[in-house]
Amino acid sequence: MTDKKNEEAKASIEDAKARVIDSIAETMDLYGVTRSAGTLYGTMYFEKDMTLDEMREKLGMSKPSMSTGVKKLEDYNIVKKTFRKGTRKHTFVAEKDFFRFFENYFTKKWIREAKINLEAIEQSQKELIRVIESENVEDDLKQEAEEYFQQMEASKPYYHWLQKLVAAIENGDLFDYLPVDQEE
Amino acid sequence: MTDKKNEEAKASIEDAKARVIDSIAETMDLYGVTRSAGTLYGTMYFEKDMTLDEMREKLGMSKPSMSTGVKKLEDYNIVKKTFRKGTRKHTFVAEKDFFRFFENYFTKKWIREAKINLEAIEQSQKELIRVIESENVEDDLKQEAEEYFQQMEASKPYYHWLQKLVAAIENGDLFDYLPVDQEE
DNA sequence: AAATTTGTTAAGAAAAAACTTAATGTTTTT
DNA sequence: AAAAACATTAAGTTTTTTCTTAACAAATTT
Repeated sequence: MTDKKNEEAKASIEDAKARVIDSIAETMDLYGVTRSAGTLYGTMYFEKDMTLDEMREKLGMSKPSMSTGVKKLEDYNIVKKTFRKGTRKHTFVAEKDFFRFFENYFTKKWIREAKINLEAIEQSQKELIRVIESENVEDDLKQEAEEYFQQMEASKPYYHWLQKLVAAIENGDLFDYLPVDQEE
Repeated sequence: MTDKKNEEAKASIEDAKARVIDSIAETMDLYGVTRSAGTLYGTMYFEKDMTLDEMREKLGMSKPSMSTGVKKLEDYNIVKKTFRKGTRKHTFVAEKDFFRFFENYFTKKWIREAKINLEAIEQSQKELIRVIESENVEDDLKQEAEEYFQQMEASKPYYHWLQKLVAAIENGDLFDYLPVDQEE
């Protein structure tokens, strides 16, 4: 009798976890994290730390898949290597604090976005200036170049704002302005 | 002579645009927008408005591809249908203001993230409570359920914070706090 | 209302991504 | 230093995604 109840309870617990793991994976999918990487993260979220073999066990997938999956999550800055005594296997922990998750994940992307686009703009504006300043080129073309130059110029404040936003997140200022509501 | 110069200038302009379109597509790729949708957005970014045929022309792809691509961008809230007089074809414009882009794109995702996960947590917590309050279940299991319950509970402030962040972006408060630097 | 133009859906082909097994490399232990 | 344990890379397969062509549906013009 009690055995049966215990089995039911275990199943309920697994079910409850699975639902949340799934929804985490689904939402990470929104940001370009593949479903399987998201599921891996969700799984790790409920574990203290995990070895590749434990992941393989839980997810029923191959070890190389776990290796590449966990590497991707490390690239996203949301999983880290750790050391667990008693085993010589590598162990990994997921970032459990979603605020840290937010910081690590989005700031990295925004910084990259700003860098890539500002560099491209820099180069392209140089090229456009050469057109604008060159001799023997129709005025229409020069004006077209000028317009694109201005459009690119106008986008710069956005990338600089992204950089400011990242700074505000990293030094905690944003959380002073927009505090976390501690509910009871 | 002038003809040659003009051709060179045209090529330079196209080259300058292409570089920026590419970098836009690359950075959108970071957020889970496919490369081709990103390229389409980047292309539209430099145009006033476009019909499906104009897109097909520019990108050298089929019309159904343009139709689905533009629909995806509409789903992301970064492209809108418009009306251009003189043609009966549908026309579409890209959001040119990247701040608006940021608002439309990220707030939509964050709201969805909060909703999906809060709902999953709600359901799963109910399930865990049933375990915790049930008779004839080992204390170990009950405690395990309790721990997962608490972990889920602890994540709620994050989702509520996301909702606050979205509100602050939508009503402009965030930009009062973190102003856009107008460079000259 | 018929014909034409435009947009979308469906079906199939091509390309890309994600997994698995097998091989190789690397680290740790003995 | 050799062996064992573990992780990663490589090669090949399967699955998924994305694209194209073809068929269909909707809307506009004549």
